[in-house]
Amino acid sequence: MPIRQNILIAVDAVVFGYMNANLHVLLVKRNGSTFHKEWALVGGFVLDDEPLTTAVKRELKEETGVQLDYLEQLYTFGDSVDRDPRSRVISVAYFGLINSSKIVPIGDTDAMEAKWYSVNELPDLAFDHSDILKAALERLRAKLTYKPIGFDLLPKEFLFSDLEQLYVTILGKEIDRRNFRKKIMSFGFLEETSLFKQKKSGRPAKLFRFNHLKYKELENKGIYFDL
Amino acid sequence: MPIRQNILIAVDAVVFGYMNANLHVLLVKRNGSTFHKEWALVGGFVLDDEPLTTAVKRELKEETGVQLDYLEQLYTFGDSVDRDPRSRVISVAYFGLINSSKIVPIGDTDAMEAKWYSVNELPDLAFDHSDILKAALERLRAKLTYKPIGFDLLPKEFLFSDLEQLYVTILGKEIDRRNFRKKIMSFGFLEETSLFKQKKSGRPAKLFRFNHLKYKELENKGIYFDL
DNA sequence: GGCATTATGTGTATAATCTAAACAAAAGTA
DNA sequence: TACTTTTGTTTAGATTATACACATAATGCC
Repeated sequence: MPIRQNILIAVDAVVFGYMNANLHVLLVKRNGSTFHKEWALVGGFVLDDEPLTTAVKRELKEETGVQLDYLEQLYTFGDSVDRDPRSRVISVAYFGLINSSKIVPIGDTDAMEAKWYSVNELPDLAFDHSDILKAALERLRAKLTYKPIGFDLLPKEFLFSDLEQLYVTILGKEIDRRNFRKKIMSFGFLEETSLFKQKKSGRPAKLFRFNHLKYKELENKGIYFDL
Repeated sequence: MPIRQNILIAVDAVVFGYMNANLHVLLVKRNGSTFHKEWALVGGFVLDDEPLTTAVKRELKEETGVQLDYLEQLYTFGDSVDRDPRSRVISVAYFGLINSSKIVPIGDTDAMEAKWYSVNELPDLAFDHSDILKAALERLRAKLTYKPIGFDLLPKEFLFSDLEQLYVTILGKEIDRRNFRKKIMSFGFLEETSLFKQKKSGRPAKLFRFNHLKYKELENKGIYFDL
């Protein structure tokens, strides 16, 4: 194969976490020649003998220590030839979710310089990372309405009001609690636990759990909850 | 940037065409060292200063002369490190559709050695191209139920029965003609022409046309036809 | 020309689902 | 005890999906 290419391949990850009733993204502060000290998505170059998903997970571990609950390929950014000022770099972007109980808020004093940013208060991002983030947000919103992906953002056990709040926050729509509950329950992949959680005031609420097995069964048929 | 990578980047295109009431894919016969004389998807290596979509279109033009009516990125295949036996190659796969009136059946005696194959009678494919094709088929089927993508496979003017047959063929399900028609018409992006088409026998049928403008209006609201 | 054949084109009744909307229950607090 | 807060449930009406059969307009054959 006489082909010689001068193109580099990188991976980038948009990792969403849900905390304080708000959607957050994991960002790292760059420490290199270009975009020095600017915020960027987690990512880096792929090793010669490394599968793409392995590269993403490695970068995440190296730069933030975060372990994902959900990961899927998002889109490959390679139409702009100069998205990296140093050289032609094609980036395979990934989309990740992390269970809110596993989120350890990382201070920006941390040596790693990784931080969770609310999607409402984002800093300027290096490269074309705000485009990538935008695509990821669109994917998250779309997916939320036809796959029960929200459960990957919540802890194992959660209140119905948490789930509802998550949908309201991410989709930015009001939801009728009664109809929402009816619809979600009708799918049958949510199960009640015998546990209760008491807030400062108000009636104590049941904790619910997501039933992955039940979901797998339903997946073939396809589910739709268009909220 | 001290990075040195030994990874090549290619693009591949799965191009679907609809003819003789059957879904077809565009394949080319390889003429190289590996997989010599085997059938494969249209594709090749990306040039250093070439956007990815430009690369796809260039390869399509060079290898088959075909011009697409629809093109979108499908998925990037880069988890298998040895999908190409010669070297590590990451392939950004695209998904294309072509208007059936533009399909010129290409004989396999052609110098180019390009050919339309029915998806029901596929030859063995080089590399992991059958995986790519499988992913493209899934995408087509999924997309057919929530975007009016089928119109990109038909000529400008077509019979309702053509559209119906296309859905039946691609989704592999029976459709109630009355309900199908009612549903499609309710979206309002199909318009009657004053033209008729007479087959060998039977009542002459109206020709319909797809109204892209009307569709654009609807796109924001989102359409769903789950058949 | 009339009759059989073939494909197009249309309506309606029933079931299922979605939407909207209000009040009771279980806790804490004053 | 009554006031506040949050959870939890039901029902009626509107909309949408499903199931299903017959009239129409042409051709071909006798």
